[in-house]
Amino acid sequence: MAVPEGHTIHRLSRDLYRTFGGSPVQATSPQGRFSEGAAFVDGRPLTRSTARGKHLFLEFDETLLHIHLGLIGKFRPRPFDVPAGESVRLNLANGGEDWQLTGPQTCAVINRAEEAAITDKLGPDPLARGAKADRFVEQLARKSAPIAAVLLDQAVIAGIGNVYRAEFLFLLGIDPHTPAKQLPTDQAVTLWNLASDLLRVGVKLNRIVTVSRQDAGMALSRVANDDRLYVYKREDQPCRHCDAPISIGKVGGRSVWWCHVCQPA
DNA sequence: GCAAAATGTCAAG
DNA sequence: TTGACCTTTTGCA
Repeated sequence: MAVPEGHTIHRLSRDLYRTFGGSPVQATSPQGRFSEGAAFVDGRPLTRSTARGKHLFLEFDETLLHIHLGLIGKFRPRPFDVPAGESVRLNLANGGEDWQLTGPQTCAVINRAEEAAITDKLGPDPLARGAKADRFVEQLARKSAPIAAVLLDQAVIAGIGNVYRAEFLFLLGIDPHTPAKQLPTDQAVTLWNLASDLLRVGVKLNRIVTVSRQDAGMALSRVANDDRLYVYKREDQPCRHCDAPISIGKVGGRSVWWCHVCQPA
């Protein structure tokens, strides 16, 4: 359910710093697959936590933990009544709260140079402070691949995943198969701004909600999970704007959903 | 009880 | 383009 796109990682970065920032952290690997790395940072204070796209960096002075949750990874507080299980790759504790990392695609000790190598490959992150549309717009103009495929390319825009891509394209009335370079510049800018706005909503609510306040008919924080999106995984349900059935197809090797009426070819 | 799927990414064919 | 990886949750016998 709560599998991560960029909003998840930024929220996690914030929550982890609020919990552990500034004080020594006890790090262990109950699963055993990260024992060395955990021992390396154990007892050191967490000095900073940053998110870039879907990558999380926990800084212990010049030593960093690089974490990428991948498709199924989770990093969450341990329920107070449940002991650390065998699947916990990394457990962080401060004597009060425990946070547990399971199923990550990446969990590794790295240095600054390695961090730079990772972030250099990423496109602009709409959640970064002061991020601008320029580089994103330039890249779109050069890509003939379908816009839905380009939106998943982390070198073009960092942090977008399969839910957001489908929802953005619905909100802008763009068919997912449209070649990226065919988007007018002003529409590309609008797409960037929409990403920026909706990812921020995602960070705040800690889940993806793309419906408008108007369509929801209530505060976004109270919208039911079944009602928070327009098209993602809603095939054969009526479009919330025009009642046409939602279509499903594959673009860039992943399923994509759209309304053929609201998003004409 | 087991298979399948899941919001991701990379490497091999 | 496909398979592999990692784990949890869901749905079907």
